[in-house]
Amino acid sequence: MSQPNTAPNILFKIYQVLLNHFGSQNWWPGENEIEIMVGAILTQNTNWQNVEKGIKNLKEATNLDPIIINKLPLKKLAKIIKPTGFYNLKAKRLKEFIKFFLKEYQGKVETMEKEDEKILREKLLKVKGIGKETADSILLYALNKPVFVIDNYTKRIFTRHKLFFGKSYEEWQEYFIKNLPKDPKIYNEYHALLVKLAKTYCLKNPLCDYCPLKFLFQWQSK
DNA sequence: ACCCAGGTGGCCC
DNA sequence: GGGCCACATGGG
Repeated sequence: MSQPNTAPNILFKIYQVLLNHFGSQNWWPGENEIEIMVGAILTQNTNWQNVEKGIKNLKEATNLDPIIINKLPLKKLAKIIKPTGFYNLKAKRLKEFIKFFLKEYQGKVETMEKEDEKILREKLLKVKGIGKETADSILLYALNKPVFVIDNYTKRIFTRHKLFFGKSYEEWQEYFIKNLPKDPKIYNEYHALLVKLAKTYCLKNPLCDYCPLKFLFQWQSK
């Protein structure tokens, strides 16, 4: 057990501090579920600004209609989403997902939502180009399932603050779900707040003077 | 001119 | 089960 020397309830305390400091983040940016799912794929290792450009292009070209996207040749799709980077790869991934969405759920979010959360996660992970983080982002942010999303920001923040040193994705996920109420609203807000924290303060200097979490760690900085 | 970004799959060992 | 690599744009 790599449980560090922290107070048991520190996770929820951090959540409260961040929420109080930054306010509600209202994630995920996007008008509807399909836009969120598409965005989850396009944002893989990519700045969100770039993703917005790609989504804008895709909206103009397809209105985010799965059937239209599905019909688009790979080359054309790649060109449309070019600003998101890795565009050849992502064009394939996007199509793989859309094909899955059409085949399994007739392109209907309501049908997808009804699927058992565990089964749905397994199915998503079988789609080429959808890994754990993307699958969980789709489950949480598009479908409001109680699934905690782990990303590199989360790992970085917690590792650098010496709060947790998980190895696998599952280990990290378990750490959060074990110590928090099982509530998609909290999972949603928490992950978004961590991203906000990382972008605002923690990119280069994890214990910087302006970090809203600073006072929580006074005891360990000696 | 660097460095980084809301990852993933394919190799290799 | 991990470590390394390709994938690529745009902004600081």
